[in-house]
Amino acid sequence: MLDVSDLRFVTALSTAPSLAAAARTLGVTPPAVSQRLALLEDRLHLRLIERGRGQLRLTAEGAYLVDRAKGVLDDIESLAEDMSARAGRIDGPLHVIAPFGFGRLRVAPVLTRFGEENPELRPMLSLREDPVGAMNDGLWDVLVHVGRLPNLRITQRKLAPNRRLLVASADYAGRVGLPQKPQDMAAHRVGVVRENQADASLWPLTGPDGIEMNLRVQPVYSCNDGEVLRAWALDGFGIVERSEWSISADLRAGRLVRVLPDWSLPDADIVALLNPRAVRSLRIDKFVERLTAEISAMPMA
Amino acid sequence: MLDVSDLRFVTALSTAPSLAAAARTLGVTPPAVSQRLALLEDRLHLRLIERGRGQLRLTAEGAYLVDRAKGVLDDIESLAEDMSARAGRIDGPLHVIAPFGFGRLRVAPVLTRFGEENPELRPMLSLREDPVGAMNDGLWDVLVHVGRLPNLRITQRKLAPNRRLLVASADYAGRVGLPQKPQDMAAHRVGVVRENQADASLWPLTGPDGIEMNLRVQPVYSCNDGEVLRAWALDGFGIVERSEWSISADLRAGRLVRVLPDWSLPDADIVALLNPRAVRSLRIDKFVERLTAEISAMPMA
DNA sequence: TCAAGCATTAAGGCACAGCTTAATGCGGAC
DNA sequence: GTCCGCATTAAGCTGTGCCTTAATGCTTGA
Repeated sequence: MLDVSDLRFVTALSTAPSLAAAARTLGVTPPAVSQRLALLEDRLHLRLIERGRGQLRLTAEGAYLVDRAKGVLDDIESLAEDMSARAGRIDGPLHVIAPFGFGRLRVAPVLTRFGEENPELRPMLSLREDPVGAMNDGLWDVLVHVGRLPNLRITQRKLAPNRRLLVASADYAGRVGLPQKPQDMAAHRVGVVRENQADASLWPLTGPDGIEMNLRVQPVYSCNDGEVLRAWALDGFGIVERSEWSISADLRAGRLVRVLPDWSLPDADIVALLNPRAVRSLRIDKFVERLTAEISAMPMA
Repeated sequence: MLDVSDLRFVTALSTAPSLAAAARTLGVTPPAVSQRLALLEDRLHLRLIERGRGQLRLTAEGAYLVDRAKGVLDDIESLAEDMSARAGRIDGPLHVIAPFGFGRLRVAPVLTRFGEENPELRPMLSLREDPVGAMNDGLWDVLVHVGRLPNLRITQRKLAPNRRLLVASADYAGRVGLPQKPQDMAAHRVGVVRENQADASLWPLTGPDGIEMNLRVQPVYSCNDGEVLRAWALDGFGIVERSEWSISADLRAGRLVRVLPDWSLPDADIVALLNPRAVRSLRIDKFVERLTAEISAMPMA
């Protein structure tokens, strides 16, 4: 009577603002959704979704169906996972969320290779400006984040250490000179990565003797893409605070030099989060394992 | 990945002695089963059923799959039931088990009518010589039984009162005469219904003053079909112990007369059992309701 | 007033899951 | 040895589930 595809269909509908929207996410035309819903309702002799005046609304029966459907779907999917794990197979969909810069430059290559090695895997990499905000969407397996997240029930697996460094181009250092103490910063042009709600222009510095101080800077340039800011620094426009993973190659090559090397900012270790709501699977474990190995081994290039 | 039909398929296989046997119960040809199983195993990259040397045997993975599948199937079927109930619909399969005689003569008409009134219902009536034995097969919704069953966790719903009576044909009474006290029975030809393992030839009689006695009779005729025995009595061959429901019309018409009317045998009320393992559904509730009404209202015709 | 987006109905098409038949090999019973 | 039932493979067919396009009417906002 009821089929898994019916349950999937109706749960997909339940989160869509309109049938047309559902059609788009399902990758079919609106009539397909409309008539399939009508057919299902006929079959059950029940109205599932009230679709008058604009907004979709689940009826009581629809809501009940969706609710129970989620349970059944979870169950059968976890069963499929179990079977796949018993076969020692790495297959199925793997949703990874990562921040823009790090995701593109560090996670993507690993995921791509992992996908090539396991032809039945269907990797999906979603680069977000705000990975943490995407957490509650539910549809992800692994979330990579730069910087430990406080106040989380989810266990965070450390992929690699990562410091935040103040840097400027060698050219800038030669032309303008570098600050020798935090207070000198005010005389310099500063760029910051303004990602989430955190106050990017307040730097909690720790000095050589363990002295702590909060330095308020007046950024002349801000961007939510660290790579843009790195380029800005490489072009000699000013001093930026940047993750070690991003600019260590530049440091080694001498394109960038550290600013106030005796002062440090809080570490922003790279961590991976596993979605507690997702079914645990072999592919997830193996991928995180791989990620840990490769990210740690990366020459911070 | 896994579909409900896969789960149904594999659970069906799990109870079959051979693929060919499974094919027969599934109503398809053996190759269909063989290749479908092969396909499923391919898809999971696992061997589910060991089919060497005669007997089928589930592998560990197969057993696990079947086990979990049962849970999922139960879940989704109960969901379908719920939706159907919310629609106030009486539909789907309805497995009824009943004993031979009572089933054919009393249950069948009710079920037939109930089925006609609810075109989407798929009634299945299974008449058994030993309904109680069939209980553990699991595949039933309602079981009708004549006589309360002891030592059962299952709640028994009384459909109608029913006495066991000793009767003979009027012809026999006139020709041979009737016994006046239990001890006289030894001089008469007696027929009994020998159904289950119960000792049909030992009658626990209760007398007019509440006197109890066990009377051992020597049946000259026994049969597991009460209707055959009734015919035997109607033909004037002897005295039989028979359920009231079966012979009350004969009594009213004078074709049969009661023997030892002051002595009574234990009642054998007609009860309905609901399969506790089956999902509760509207159709079952409504059917039992209907059964109760109609059986009670029957003129014991 | 028009344009755009949404929902729905009707009609047609297509892919494919799942079946069939046919043929082969195997093992056990007699 | 022969026969019968089971399992399997190969090849071919088909029903139908599910989609598409096309056309219509409704609502809403510009």
